[in-house]
Amino acid sequence: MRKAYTAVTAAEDVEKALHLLEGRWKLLILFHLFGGQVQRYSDLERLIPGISQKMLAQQLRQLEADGLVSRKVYPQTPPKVEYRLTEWGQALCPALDALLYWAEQRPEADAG
Amino acid sequence: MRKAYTAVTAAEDVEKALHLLEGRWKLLILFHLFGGQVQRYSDLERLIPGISQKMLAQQLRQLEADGLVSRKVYPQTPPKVEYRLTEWGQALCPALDALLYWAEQRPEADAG
DNA sequence: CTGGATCCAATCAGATACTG
DNA sequence: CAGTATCTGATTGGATCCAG
Repeated sequence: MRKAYTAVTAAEDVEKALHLLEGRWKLLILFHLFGGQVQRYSDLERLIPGISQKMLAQQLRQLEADGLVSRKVYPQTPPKVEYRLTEWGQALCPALDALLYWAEQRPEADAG
Repeated sequence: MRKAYTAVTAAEDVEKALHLLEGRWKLLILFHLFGGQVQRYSDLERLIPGISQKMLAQQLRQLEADGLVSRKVYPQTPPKVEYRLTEWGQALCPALDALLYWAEQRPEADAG
Protein backbone atom coordinates (compact mmCIF):
# COMPACT_ATOMS: atom_id res chain seq x y z
CA MET A 1 0.00 0.00 0.00
CA ARG A 2 1.39 3.34 -1.09
CA LYS A 3 1.30 6.37 1.11
CA ALA A 4 -1.34 8.95 0.32
CA TYR A 5 0.62 11.81 -1.21
CA THR A 6 -0.25 15.45 -1.41
CA ALA A 7 1.68 17.82 -3.60
CA VAL A 8 3.61 18.92 -0.55
CA THR A 9 4.47 15.56 1.00
CA ALA A 10 5.35 14.09 -2.38
CA ALA A 11 7.63 17.01 -3.10
CA GLU A 12 9.26 16.63 0.29
CA ASP A 13 9.83 12.91 -0.15
CA VAL A 14 11.23 13.28 -3.64
CA GLU A 15 13.39 16.10 -2.38
CA LYS A 16 14.79 13.87 0.34
CA ALA A 17 15.46 11.17 -2.23
CA LEU A 18 17.14 13.60 -4.60
CA HIS A 19 19.17 15.02 -1.77
CA LEU A 20 20.79 11.62 -1.38
CA LEU A 21 21.99 11.90 -4.97
CA GLU A 22 23.09 15.51 -4.92
CA GLY A 23 26.70 16.45 -5.03
CA ARG A 24 28.71 16.62 -8.13
CA TRP A 25 30.20 13.16 -7.87
CA LYS A 26 27.70 10.84 -6.24
CA LEU A 27 26.07 9.64 -9.45
CA LEU A 28 29.43 8.95 -11.00
CA ILE A 29 30.32 6.87 -7.97
CA LEU A 30 27.00 5.02 -8.01
CA PHE A 31 27.22 4.19 -11.69
CA HIS A 32 30.65 2.73 -11.12
CA LEU A 33 29.15 0.43 -8.49
CA PHE A 34 25.96 -0.65 -10.26
CA GLY A 35 25.62 -4.25 -11.31
CA GLY A 36 27.38 -5.57 -8.24
CA GLN A 37 30.69 -3.97 -9.06
CA VAL A 38 33.13 -3.72 -6.17
CA GLN A 39 35.68 -0.92 -6.20
CA ARG A 40 38.51 0.15 -3.97
CA TYR A 41 39.09 3.76 -3.02
CA SER A 42 41.95 3.98 -5.46
CA ASP A 43 39.85 2.37 -8.21
CA LEU A 44 37.23 5.07 -7.86
CA GLU A 45 39.90 7.73 -7.82
CA ARG A 46 41.15 6.38 -11.14
CA LEU A 47 37.68 5.88 -12.63
CA ILE A 48 36.59 9.41 -11.82
CA PRO A 49 39.20 11.77 -13.23
CA GLY A 50 39.22 15.18 -11.64
CA ILE A 51 37.77 14.20 -8.28
CA SER A 52 39.76 15.30 -5.27
CA GLN A 53 40.53 12.98 -2.41
CA LYS A 54 38.48 15.09 -0.09
CA MET A 55 35.41 14.96 -2.30
CA LEU A 56 35.72 11.23 -2.95
CA ALA A 57 35.99 10.43 0.74
CA GLN A 58 33.23 12.87 1.65
CA GLN A 59 30.74 11.64 -0.92
CA LEU A 60 31.48 8.02 -0.11
CA ARG A 61 30.85 8.65 3.55
CA GLN A 62 27.57 10.35 2.81
CA LEU A 63 26.46 7.55 0.54
CA GLU A 64 27.39 5.10 3.27
CA ALA A 65 25.55 7.07 5.95
CA ASP A 66 22.51 7.20 3.69
CA GLY A 67 22.53 3.46 3.25
CA LEU A 68 23.28 3.30 -0.46
CA VAL A 69 26.84 2.10 -0.23
CA SER A 70 28.54 -0.35 2.09
CA ARG A 71 32.18 -0.16 3.06
CA LYS A 72 34.39 -3.11 3.86
CA VAL A 73 37.74 -2.54 5.50
CA TYR A 74 40.48 -5.14 5.39
CA PRO A 75 42.67 -4.61 8.47
CA GLN A 76 46.03 -5.03 6.80
CA THR A 77 49.05 -3.08 5.72
CA PRO A 78 48.76 -1.37 3.35
CA PRO A 79 45.09 -0.71 4.06
CA LYS A 80 42.45 -1.97 1.65
CA VAL A 81 38.87 -0.70 1.55
CA GLU A 82 36.15 -1.96 -0.76
CA TYR A 83 32.95 -0.20 -1.69
CA ARG A 84 29.81 -1.79 -3.07
CA LEU A 85 26.11 -0.96 -3.28
CA THR A 86 23.68 -2.12 -0.65
CA GLU A 87 20.56 -3.92 -1.81
CA TRP A 88 18.66 -0.67 -1.54
CA GLY A 89 21.34 1.13 -3.46
CA GLN A 90 21.00 -1.38 -6.30
CA ALA A 91 17.25 -0.83 -6.24
CA LEU A 92 17.85 2.76 -7.32
CA CYS A 93 18.67 1.55 -10.81
CA PRO A 94 15.11 1.43 -12.23
CA ALA A 95 14.36 4.90 -10.91
CA LEU A 96 17.43 6.33 -12.59
CA ASP A 97 16.49 4.46 -15.72
CA ALA A 98 13.09 6.15 -15.70
CA LEU A 99 14.85 9.49 -15.33
CA LEU A 100 17.15 8.65 -18.22
CA TYR A 101 14.18 7.68 -20.35
CA TRP A 102 12.52 10.98 -19.52
CA ALA A 103 15.64 12.92 -20.40
CA GLU A 104 15.72 11.23 -23.80
CA GLN A 105 12.22 12.49 -24.59
CA ARG A 106 13.30 16.11 -24.27
CA PRO A 107 12.23 18.12 -27.31
CA GLU A 108 15.25 19.26 -29.30
CA ALA A 109 13.85 22.74 -29.76
CA ASP A 110 13.88 23.38 -26.03
CA ALA A 111 17.15 21.72 -25.22
CA GLY A 112 19.99 23.98 -24.32
CA MET B 1 16.12 2.43 -29.56
CA ARG B 2 17.90 3.48 -26.38
CA LYS B 3 21.34 5.00 -26.37
CA ALA B 4 24.18 2.73 -25.46
CA TYR B 5 25.18 3.88 -22.00
CA THR B 6 28.47 3.52 -20.22
CA ALA B 7 28.80 4.22 -16.54
CA VAL B 8 30.17 7.63 -17.38
CA THR B 9 27.68 8.77 -20.02
CA ALA B 10 24.75 7.48 -17.99
CA ALA B 11 25.99 9.32 -14.94
CA GLU B 12 26.39 12.49 -16.97
CA ASP B 13 22.93 12.26 -18.45
CA VAL B 14 21.27 11.54 -15.13
CA GLU B 15 23.27 14.37 -13.62
CA LYS B 16 21.97 16.75 -16.25
CA ALA B 17 18.44 15.56 -15.59
CA LEU B 18 18.85 15.94 -11.85
CA HIS B 19 20.36 19.35 -12.32
CA LEU B 20 17.07 20.50 -13.82
CA LEU B 21 15.35 19.53 -10.57
CA GLU B 22 17.91 20.94 -8.19
CA GLY B 23 17.21 23.99 -6.18
CA ARG B 24 15.32 24.00 -2.97
CA TRP B 25 11.96 24.93 -4.46
CA LYS B 26 11.72 23.44 -7.94
CA LEU B 27 10.08 20.20 -6.91
CA LEU B 28 7.53 22.03 -4.82
CA ILE B 29 6.68 24.14 -7.83
CA LEU B 30 6.47 21.14 -10.13
CA PHE B 31 4.20 19.20 -7.81
CA HIS B 32 1.86 22.14 -7.67
CA LEU B 33 1.63 22.03 -11.46
CA PHE B 34 1.31 18.30 -12.03
CA GLY B 35 -1.95 16.97 -13.36
CA GLY B 36 -2.51 19.90 -15.66
CA GLN B 37 -2.85 22.42 -12.87
CA VAL B 38 -2.44 26.05 -13.88
CA GLN B 39 -1.16 28.51 -11.30
CA ARG B 40 -0.52 32.19 -11.23
CA TYR B 41 2.58 33.67 -9.70
CA SER B 42 0.66 34.73 -6.62
CA ASP B 43 -0.92 31.28 -6.35
CA LEU B 44 2.48 29.67 -6.16
CA GLU B 45 3.61 32.25 -3.67
CA ARG B 46 0.68 31.28 -1.48
CA LEU B 47 1.04 27.53 -2.03
CA ILE B 48 4.72 27.55 -1.12
CA PRO B 49 5.05 29.26 2.26
CA GLY B 50 8.50 30.57 2.97
CA ILE B 51 9.61 31.11 -0.60
CA SER B 52 10.85 34.58 -1.42
CA GLN B 53 9.81 36.45 -4.53
CA LYS B 54 13.33 36.31 -5.81
CA MET B 55 13.56 32.54 -5.49
CA LEU B 56 10.13 31.91 -6.97
CA ALA B 57 10.84 34.07 -9.99
CA GLN B 58 14.33 32.62 -10.39
CA GLN B 59 13.30 28.98 -10.20
CA LEU B 60 10.35 29.56 -12.49
CA ARG B 61 12.56 31.14 -15.08
CA GLN B 62 15.00 28.27 -14.88
CA LEU B 63 12.23 25.71 -15.23
CA GLU B 64 10.94 27.65 -18.21
CA ALA B 65 14.37 27.87 -19.81
CA ASP B 66 14.80 24.13 -19.28
CA GLY B 67 11.53 23.42 -21.04
CA LEU B 68 9.58 21.98 -18.10
CA VAL B 69 7.26 24.89 -17.51
CA SER B 70 5.51 27.26 -19.89
CA ARG B 71 4.59 30.82 -19.05
CA LYS B 72 1.61 32.68 -20.41
CA VAL B 73 1.36 36.43 -19.96
CA TYR B 74 -1.94 38.26 -20.27
CA PRO B 75 -1.13 41.82 -21.33
CA GLN B 76 -3.57 43.59 -19.05
CA THR B 77 -3.70 45.72 -15.94
CA PRO B 78 -3.14 44.41 -13.38
CA PRO B 79 -0.78 41.90 -15.01
CA LYS B 80 -1.65 38.23 -15.00
CA VAL B 81 0.81 35.41 -15.62
CA GLU B 82 -0.04 31.74 -15.68
CA TYR B 83 2.33 28.83 -15.29
CA ARG B 84 1.70 25.28 -16.41
CA LEU B 85 3.80 22.23 -17.26
CA THR B 86 4.89 21.52 -20.78
CA GLU B 87 4.19 18.07 -22.16
CA TRP B 88 7.71 17.07 -21.35
CA GLY B 89 7.34 18.46 -17.86
CA GLN B 90 4.27 16.31 -17.31
CA ALA B 91 6.23 13.31 -18.53
CA LEU B 92 8.51 13.66 -15.54
CA CYS B 93 5.78 12.28 -13.32
CA PRO B 94 6.49 8.54 -13.78
CA ALA B 95 10.18 9.08 -13.13
CA LEU B 96 9.48 10.89 -9.87
CA ASP B 97 7.04 8.14 -9.00
CA ALA B 98 9.78 5.56 -9.46
CA LEU B 99 11.98 7.61 -7.18
CA LEU B 100 9.22 7.83 -4.60
CA TYR B 101 8.73 4.08 -4.78
CA TRP B 102 12.45 3.56 -4.25
CA ALA B 103 12.49 5.90 -1.27
CA GLU B 104 9.68 3.88 0.32
CA GLN B 105 11.77 0.72 0.18
CA ARG B 106 14.47 2.21 2.35
CA PRO B 107 15.35 -0.11 5.24
CA GLU B 108 14.30 1.44 8.54
CA ALA B 109 17.57 0.50 10.21
CA ASP B 110 19.58 2.65 7.83
CA ALA B 111 17.23 5.60 7.68
CA GLY B 112 18.40 8.70 9.38
C1' DC C 1 46.80 3.11 0.52
C1' DT C 2 43.10 5.53 2.62
C1' DG C 3 41.76 9.08 4.10
C1' DG C 4 41.42 13.69 7.76
C1' DA C 5 42.21 18.83 8.42
C1' DT C 6 42.55 23.33 6.81
C1' DC C 7 42.06 27.22 3.94
C1' DC C 8 39.91 29.52 -0.03
C1' DA C 9 36.79 30.52 -4.01
C1' DA C 10 32.36 30.08 -6.07
C1' DT C 11 27.68 29.32 -5.87
C1' DC C 12 23.21 29.36 -3.50
C1' DA C 13 19.65 31.27 -0.82
C1' DG C 14 17.24 34.86 2.13
C1' DA C 15 15.80 39.74 3.42
C1' DT C 16 14.68 43.98 1.92
C1' DA C 17 13.53 47.64 -1.07
C1' DC C 18 11.99 49.20 -5.49
C1' DT C 19 9.42 49.24 -10.40
C1' DG C 20 5.91 49.02 -14.53
C1' DC D 1 0.12 41.75 -9.72
C1' DA D 2 4.47 40.20 -11.07
C1' DG D 3 8.42 40.74 -10.87
C1' DT D 4 13.92 43.12 -10.50
C1' DA D 5 18.14 44.86 -7.85
C1' DT D 6 21.21 44.73 -4.19
C1' DC D 7 23.39 43.26 -0.13
C1' DT D 8 24.60 39.53 2.95
C1' DG D 9 25.24 35.09 5.12
C1' DA D 10 25.27 30.00 4.40
C1' DT D 11 26.62 26.08 1.83
C1' DT D 12 29.40 23.63 -1.49
C1' DG D 13 33.43 22.30 -3.92
C1' DG D 14 38.47 22.37 -4.71
C1' DA D 15 43.76 22.53 -3.52
C1' DT D 16 46.97 21.37 -0.54
C1' DC D 17 49.15 19.40 3.26
C1' DC D 18 49.28 15.93 6.93
C1' DA D 19 48.69 11.12 9.26
C1' DG D 20 47.88 6.09 10.51
